[in-house]
Amino acid sequence: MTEEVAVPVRELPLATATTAAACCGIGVEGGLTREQAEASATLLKAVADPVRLRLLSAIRATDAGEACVCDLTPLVGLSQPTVSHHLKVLVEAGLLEREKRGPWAWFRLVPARLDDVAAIFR
Amino acid sequence: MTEEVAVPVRELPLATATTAAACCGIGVEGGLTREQAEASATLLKAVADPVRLRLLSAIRATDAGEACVCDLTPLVGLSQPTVSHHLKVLVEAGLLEREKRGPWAWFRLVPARLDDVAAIFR
DNA sequence: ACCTGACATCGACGGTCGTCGATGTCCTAC
DNA sequence: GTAGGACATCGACGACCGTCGATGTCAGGT
Repeated sequence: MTEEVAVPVRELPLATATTAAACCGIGVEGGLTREQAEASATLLKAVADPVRLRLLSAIRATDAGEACVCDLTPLVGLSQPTVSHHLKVLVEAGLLEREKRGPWAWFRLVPARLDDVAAIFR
Repeated sequence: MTEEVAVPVRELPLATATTAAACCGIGVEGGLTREQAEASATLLKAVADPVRLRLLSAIRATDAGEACVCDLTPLVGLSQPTVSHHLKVLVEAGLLEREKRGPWAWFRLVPARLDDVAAIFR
């Protein structure tokens, strides 16, 4: 509706000097706020890593829906401190829950948090 | 159901030396391959940035579904080369299309590519 | 032809990230 | 209590990323 806004008007090149004075005059102002964007980006950064994506999908593919570090370490082929670091990032992002059972640490998905990630893109 | 699988068996510490020999014996092997995970992570890295999220949502919020750099630069409050860099990242990820119309460069969403991102999390 | 304006490209700088070995903590078994 | 195994934490190092000013390119207007 009202498509005549598509062509830029290019008015007021110097007038009203105090404001931003967007060159095309449309004044894009919709979309996410800075706070919303940073919150979503923080969640996405936790997931934008091939190792962490493999950890999440491996835990999901488990029969019991959980896995411990000793299972995940040989899967990704990295050192144990590195795997522990990635799991910590996922826990701090709310995507995994850690449960210490005996000497082992078991990790389980948080489906609601996964839905939050998918909801960013509708 | 069947909770005795929770306790690891810890067998074959040295037997079958060629294979991975997971300590807990479950042998997590489902989930994404390394190539699949890297492809998804590359796409997610393009989106895991607050500035780029704001650029995408601002373009989506436009009436015409497109915007030029001169509209987006004052929105995010960064320098023009920085905004141009972020837009290039989004174009190279397939999330945006660039069309040079007159002296301006117009950017439009690629909805199918957005769906690819959402599909990573089902 | 010249200038101006819109945008891209080019180093360069500082900060963050992924990875590792070394070390610490906690639990269990003997 | 002592030993060993599972996991977390701690620097440290190299690589990548976001940001900028400076510069280049191209289209339009005078």
